[in-house]
Amino acid sequence: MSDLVKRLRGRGWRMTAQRRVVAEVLDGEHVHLTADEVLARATARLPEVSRATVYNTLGELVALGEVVEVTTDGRAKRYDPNAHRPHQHLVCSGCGEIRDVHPAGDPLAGLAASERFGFTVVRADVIYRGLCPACADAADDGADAAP
Amino acid sequence: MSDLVKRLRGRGWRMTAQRRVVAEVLDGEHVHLTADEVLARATARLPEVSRATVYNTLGELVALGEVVEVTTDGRAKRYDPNAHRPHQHLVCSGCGEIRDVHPAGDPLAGLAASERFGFTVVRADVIYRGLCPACADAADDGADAAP
DNA sequence: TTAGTTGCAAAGGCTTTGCACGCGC
DNA sequence: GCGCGTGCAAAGCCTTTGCAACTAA
Repeated sequence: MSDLVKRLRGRGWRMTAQRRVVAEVLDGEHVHLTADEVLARATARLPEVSRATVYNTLGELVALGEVVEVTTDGRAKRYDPNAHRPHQHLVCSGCGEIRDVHPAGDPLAGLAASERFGFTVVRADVIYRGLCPACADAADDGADAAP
Repeated sequence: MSDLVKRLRGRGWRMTAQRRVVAEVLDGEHVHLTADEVLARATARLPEVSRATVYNTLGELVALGEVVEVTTDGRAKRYDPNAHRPHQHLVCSGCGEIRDVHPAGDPLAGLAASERFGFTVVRADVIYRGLCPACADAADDGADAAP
């Protein structure tokens, strides 16, 4: 049984086959699935999983702080199970691939008090954008071949 | 005529009444309207503006680099006309208010080469999260009164 | 037992699209 | 006049909701 399932059980979560499968699908580093992808993988293991249950379960995992919602574009939200080690995201502008990254220093440090407009600032979410090696190569090839 | 309209004209943009109104609605600091809000304000000035045209025009302004798309939650995208001075965003978790902020230092500096996974990193989008003064006060009142 | 979960299908919010008409250049 | 831009309405994607049947504890 995964650590996550253990922790949820310990918190009095009513454990069902569907919830277990959703929780198990969300496991590992650099995992950033959309609700639809979670549904697909969950259904592969257990056909009796509905879309609504996936959304319900994801919403609860987020509320419990076990999973983090990530929005890297205007499209579907992605769900990141690596919630217990603070990290940021590096996104490829070409293919959309996402990696977890751990920048040095406190991300809040750069924001001077005069730039806080009286806000109580508690967190900074950073999305680094660029091209992954594969997309950078493709862009170079395109630059050599096309013109 | 606004600077923006001048610049667009200079780039050979076919200027129509609708596009002018959309461009004029998007003007100023700390402006972060949704497509719907742009439509509402545009319609107030010129009734003959359709939703589709607002989306078309916003998309073109983004492609031209005159406006930046901002997604602060899973909801509607917001459009930020302040594209020519690099900045980040400070978002109130209570009411959703957004301020433009200018952190010190290069936001890419914190990401070591070993954390880049071979990516060519070109930009960092930061969303600082916290409570605005009004929402912080409301939260304090609630803490004093409720329990 | 019994309150919490599930599945289904329908509705909801936001955005895009297809096509005929209209207008800037 | 030509071709791009517009409006309308319908469709699309992602997500939420209502309710009866089901099941973990």
